[in-house]
Parts: sequence; C-alpha cells; structure tokens
Amino acid sequence: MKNLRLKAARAAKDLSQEALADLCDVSRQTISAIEKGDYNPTINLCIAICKALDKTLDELFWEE
Amino acid sequence: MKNLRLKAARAAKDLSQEALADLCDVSRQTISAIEKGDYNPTINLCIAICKALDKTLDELFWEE
DNA sequence: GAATTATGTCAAGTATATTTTACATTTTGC
DNA sequence: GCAAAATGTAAAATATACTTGACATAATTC
Repeated sequence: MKNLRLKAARAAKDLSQEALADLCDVSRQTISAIEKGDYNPTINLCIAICKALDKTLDELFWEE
Repeated sequence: MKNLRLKAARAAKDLSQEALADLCDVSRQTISAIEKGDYNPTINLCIAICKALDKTLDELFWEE
C-alpha cells in the first residue's frame, strides 16, 4: 500500500524524489517505488530516509 | 554491529532463534545473521520480527 | 557424561531489492 | 501556451537478501 506519510514528510522538507534519493544514495526510482508502496526496502535504506527527513522508523514505516 | 536489543527481546519471550524464525517465516540463519549484525534485512522482515516480539521498529532497529 | 537443543558459520543456489536507461505524463513557473 | 522540472513506469542487468543443507561447538537436561 502507498506510503503517504513518506510522501508528506518529503513534501514538508520541500525535497523532490530525486533530491531525497541523492541524500540516501539510491536511485529516484527506488524512492518512487517505496512511496508507491509496491516494495520492500531494506532497513538501512529506511533508516537513511528517516534521517534525511528528520523522522523515525515508527513515524514513517510502522503500521499497527 | 550486533543487535543486542533483538537478542534481549527474544530472550524475554523465551524464544529460540528457530522459534522466532518460524513465527516470521524465515530461516534460522537469517535471524542469527540479523542478531549478529552483519546484514541488512528488509523492512517487512523487521516488522514481522517486531510483531512477534511485541516491540516497535524504533525499539529494535532505530539507532541515533 | 550422554543426548538434545540452541547457536555459529560456510558454501552454493534462488529470490528479490536496486540500478540503469529510456520514454510518457503531469505539474509548475514564466 | 511553453519549457523545465517532477513523477510514473517498464525492461534488462546487477547486487544482495534469504534459503537450504551441512557440520561444529556450546549450553541444557536427564
């Protein structure tokens, strides 16, 4: 399912997918796919994304 | 680096690596490797581990 | 102290995360 | 309206997460 919290957190920092991708050392497509929700990133990438967006894992990736 | 919080949380539930692996639908070696710290599991597996151990991502996998 | 159970680890194979290249569509600023 | 920037998406290649099978050692239990 879509990760709207990620999309919102990125928007809050005014970062494009590409800018976030650069901060995390991954490709733009990877960020796009994660937001789109049709895949399963590694925890290290999730942590890199969280740090770039000043969020924690629970805030962006935890679901009850 | 070693994930001692995971090891401790598993011990607190009195689960062997193999029992936790079964709960998460992965192999025992995968759990062992994650505790040992020499790899980078996917977020879905981290979430499965957290749920099996009644913890959240931040509690087991977040590092400042 | 022998037998189970739990853990560490390794090598080879399979599944899948991620990259690269590329093109189409949408959004935004002028 | 146009140009540029941002996003969606897809196919093929590469890197790596994860499995399977196997053996060794440490810890538990009888």
